[in-house]
Amino acid sequence: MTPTPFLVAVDVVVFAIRRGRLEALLVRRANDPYRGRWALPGGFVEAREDLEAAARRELREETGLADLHLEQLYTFGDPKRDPRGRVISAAYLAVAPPGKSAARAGSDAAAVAFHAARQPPAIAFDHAAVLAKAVDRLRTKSEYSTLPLRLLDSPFTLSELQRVYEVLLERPLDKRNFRKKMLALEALEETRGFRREGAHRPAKLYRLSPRSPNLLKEKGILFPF
Amino acid sequence: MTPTPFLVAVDVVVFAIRRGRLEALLVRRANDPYRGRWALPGGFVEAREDLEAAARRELREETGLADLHLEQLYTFGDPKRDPRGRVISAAYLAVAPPGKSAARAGSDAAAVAFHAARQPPAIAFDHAAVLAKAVDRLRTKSEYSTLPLRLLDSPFTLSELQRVYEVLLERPLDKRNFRKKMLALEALEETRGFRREGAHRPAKLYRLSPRSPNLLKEKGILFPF
DNA sequence: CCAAAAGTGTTGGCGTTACACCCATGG
DNA sequence: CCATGGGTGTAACGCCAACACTTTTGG
Repeated sequence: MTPTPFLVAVDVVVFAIRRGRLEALLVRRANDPYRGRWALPGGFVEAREDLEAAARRELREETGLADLHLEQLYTFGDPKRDPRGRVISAAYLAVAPPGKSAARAGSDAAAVAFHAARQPPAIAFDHAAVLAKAVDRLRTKSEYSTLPLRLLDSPFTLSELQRVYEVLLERPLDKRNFRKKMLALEALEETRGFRREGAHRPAKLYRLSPRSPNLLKEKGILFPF
Repeated sequence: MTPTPFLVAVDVVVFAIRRGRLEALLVRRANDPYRGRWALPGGFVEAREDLEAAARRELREETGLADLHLEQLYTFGDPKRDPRGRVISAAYLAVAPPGKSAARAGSDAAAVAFHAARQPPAIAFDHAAVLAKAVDRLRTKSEYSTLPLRLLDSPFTLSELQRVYEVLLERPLDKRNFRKKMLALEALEETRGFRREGAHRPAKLYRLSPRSPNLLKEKGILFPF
């Protein structure tokens, strides 16, 4: 008895901070099933393709986004999750800084747009559950990893970074403590540059230090404050 | 153009504490490929089967183990990971208390046995990577979740529990601090019973409290000590 | 000179770590 | 009565949270 063949898909939750909130990228489906519905970007894995490569390819094809930080999230395998038959989906989580989040509708997509990640519109398949899990994971990782830094263009100011954390954690943080802790990580590198904008003191610019540890745990440092 | 069909497998890393160390369950393969090699228990997902259900079924069929705590670990999809063709595998992590770890070789298994999880023998497919990832995950979760409690039969003594943590974290813990912190969680429930064995004072027995939170984080409590 | 955001230190409280002795039992 | 592991409290320390004013700039 030979095993059942499956179709294998990848879906990608791309997060960005926009309009002062956490948003995720959705595409309006150009084809059935769920034609016209919003859905996560994604599609079928090709014959000789690695899962992560498939996620990157689909993301690029449907939305034009590339070179994002990407990590595997969870694999969804409910037998009834796709009306076309037996489709399992490996979901990936991505974070896009503003400079890499200019999406344009590509193949299979009638439109692409960022939506409030915590109050998404009606979406196709089980993608609401996928999105919810991604939000949860991003929030959790915000408390012990440097993942949030990747939501900003480099270089960035500490105030910008603090706003990112505040959006992710949904609570205000103390400026002095934030800066103290963030600098203590030695994950940031000071640049020579300043951001001057508006009628106030210019802000120092930082970038993610090349060999910074990804996990704050290693230094025993945890957010929240 | 129709998408490539895949085979979908599940593999399970079952951990147990035995001989004072962390061990994982392996089966000796009865069939090609890799006949005669040790491998993780696992197999193909059936047509209308959920991934977790498949993991439980394969585990039961091959090793006789059932009713274990199970969680999804990671999905491995390297196109060359299986010589039979395009097979992706959703890996699961399970923990077995001594009372549920009496394995016996079942279908497809010439033998089953626990092996040192951190120095496994040569194993089939990419299962060494799967196992390594599982060890890493278990260790990490030991620092902020009550997962380790599930490596013991209930009820258990605090000394037994401490030994589990010490094996997982690979370092000695202070007895008084351990007890203080563990009891502060309110994850444990004191029973009426005592364990008397050997020539010393009997030890109080505890069980995992029914509604205990799974994540210590929620109480702001973290191991290490 | 005013508005606006950047930048900077100290302190009190709390939680964590470090540490040593008595208890209950079986043989 | 001795050996064995079970069980318990406290003090010093270090880390974290709370908190307000000065700096620099543009207009």
